[in-house]
Amino acid sequence: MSKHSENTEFSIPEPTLKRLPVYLNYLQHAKESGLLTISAPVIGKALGYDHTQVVKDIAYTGAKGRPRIGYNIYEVVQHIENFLGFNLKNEAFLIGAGNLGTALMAYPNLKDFGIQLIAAFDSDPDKTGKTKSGINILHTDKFKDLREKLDVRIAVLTTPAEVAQQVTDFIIECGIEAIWNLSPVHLQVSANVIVQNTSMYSNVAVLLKKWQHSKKTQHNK
Amino acid sequence: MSKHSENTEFSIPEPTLKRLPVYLNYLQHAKESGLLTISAPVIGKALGYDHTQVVKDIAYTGAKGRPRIGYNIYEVVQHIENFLGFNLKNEAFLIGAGNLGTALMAYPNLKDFGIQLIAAFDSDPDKTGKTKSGINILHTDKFKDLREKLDVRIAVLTTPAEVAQQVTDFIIECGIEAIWNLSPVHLQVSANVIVQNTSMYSNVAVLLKKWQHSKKTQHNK
DNA sequence: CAGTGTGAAGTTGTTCACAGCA
DNA sequence: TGCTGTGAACAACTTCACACTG
Repeated sequence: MSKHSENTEFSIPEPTLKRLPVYLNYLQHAKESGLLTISAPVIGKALGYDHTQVVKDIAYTGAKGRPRIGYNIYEVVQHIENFLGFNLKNEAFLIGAGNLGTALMAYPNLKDFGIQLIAAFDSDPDKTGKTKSGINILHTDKFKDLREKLDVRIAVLTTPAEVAQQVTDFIIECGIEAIWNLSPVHLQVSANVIVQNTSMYSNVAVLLKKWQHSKKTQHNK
Repeated sequence: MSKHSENTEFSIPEPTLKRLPVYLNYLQHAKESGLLTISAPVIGKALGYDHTQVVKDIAYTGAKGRPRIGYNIYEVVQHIENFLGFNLKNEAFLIGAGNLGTALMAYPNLKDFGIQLIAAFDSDPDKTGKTKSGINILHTDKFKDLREKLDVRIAVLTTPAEVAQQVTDFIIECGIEAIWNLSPVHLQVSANVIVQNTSMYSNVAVLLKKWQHSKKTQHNK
C-alpha cells in the first residue's frame, strides 16, 4: 500500500485519537462537579499520562489554554467534540443483535461519543421485530433498502465470527463505508472501506502478560 | 544464549502483545481448514501486517520457522498460547452482570483466549441467583469470601460508570490483583494492581476520524 | 527462488528542557 | 510560581535490506 498521498492536512497520531475520548469522558465528569478550569498536569495525573502529552493532544483540537490557569473545561470539551466529529449525528446501523449487540444498544452515551445507532439488524426471526433500548431490531432483508433510504454509511458489527466476513461483504455492497468490527474476526475489505477492528482478546493478552510479569518481578525484589 | 530465553528480563512490545491473539485466532481457523504449515507473508497479507513484523512477533514466542516452508501451524499455536499464558487456567470473576457482562459470559472462546470466568457478581438482587451461559450470578456480598476460597486474582469489570471506581476499590481490598476494565471510566489504582482499560469510545474516535479523512481525500483525487 | 532471521535505517510517538506568560 | 507551548532529545516501533537456507 502506498504511503500517504500528500496531505494538505497533516494526519493526527492514532494514540492521540484514542486518548481524546478518554479526556472527554474525564472532563465531562469534572464539569459536572462544578469545575470551570482544569490544567494539563491535573488531567495527566488522573489518567496516567505525561502532562506534555496532554498539552500536545489538546493542542491538536485547537483549544487554547492560559498559563497558570489551564483550560476552560467547557471550551476543551467543545473543541474535542468538534475535532472528533462527535457533535455530528453520525448515524449507524448495528448488525447482529446478540448479547454484545444488545450491550451496545444500551451502552451509555454512545451517541455523545460519536455514533448514533438508529436501527439494528439480525437474520434470526426470533430477534427481529422487537425493540431494545429504544432501537428497533429489523430483519437483514430490509438492510439494503433502509440503508439507501436513510443514507447510513456506518455499521457496527457484532455478529458471530462464522458469518462476520460474509455479512461484511454484503453490507459493503449495500453501500456501507465504515465498519466498527467487534466480532473476533479480522475483516478483509477493499481499500475504500474503513474498518476498525476491536479485538477483545488483545486486551486480555496485555492484561495477563503485565500481571504475570508483575508477579515475577515482585518476589525478585 | 538467545535473546529471548524463557526468562524475559526485558518487556515485550505492547503492539506485539496485541497482535499475537489476532494471529492465534487466524491460525486456529487456518488449522481447521486443514493447513499444516503457513508462512509469515501469508499471515501478513491476510491480517494487514508487514511480513517482517509477523516474523518478529512469532520469534518472540520462541516458535521456529523453516525457510521456503514457513511455520508449522500447530507449533506456532502452541507457542503463542504458551507465551501468552492462555493455556493456564486464569480464573476470573466478572463484576457487573448487565448487558455487557452478559455478552462477555457468552463470548466465544474467552477461556481459550486467556480468561476463564468462573462466577459473576452484581449488587442488584433481580440479577443474582440466576445463571447465564453456565455462569452463576452471585450477590456482591459473597465476593470477599469466595475470592479467598477460590483464590481468584483477576476481575473483569462491567459495572455502570457511576460505581466503577468504588467497586474497584472494594475488589482490590478483597485481594484482586488484575482488572480488565470495560466500564467507560479510567480507573485509578495503586501501583501494585494491574489495570487494562478498554475504552469502547476510543475505537469509535479512530474509526470516525479515518472515515471523515477518507471522504475528504476522495474528492481531492 | 520463497521463505526465515536479523541488524540497520526510518518513522512515529513520548518525554525532556526551557522559553514565555500572568 | 504554576502553567502553556514547543523544539530537541530520546525511546519505541516498523520497515528495509540482505545474508542465509533447503
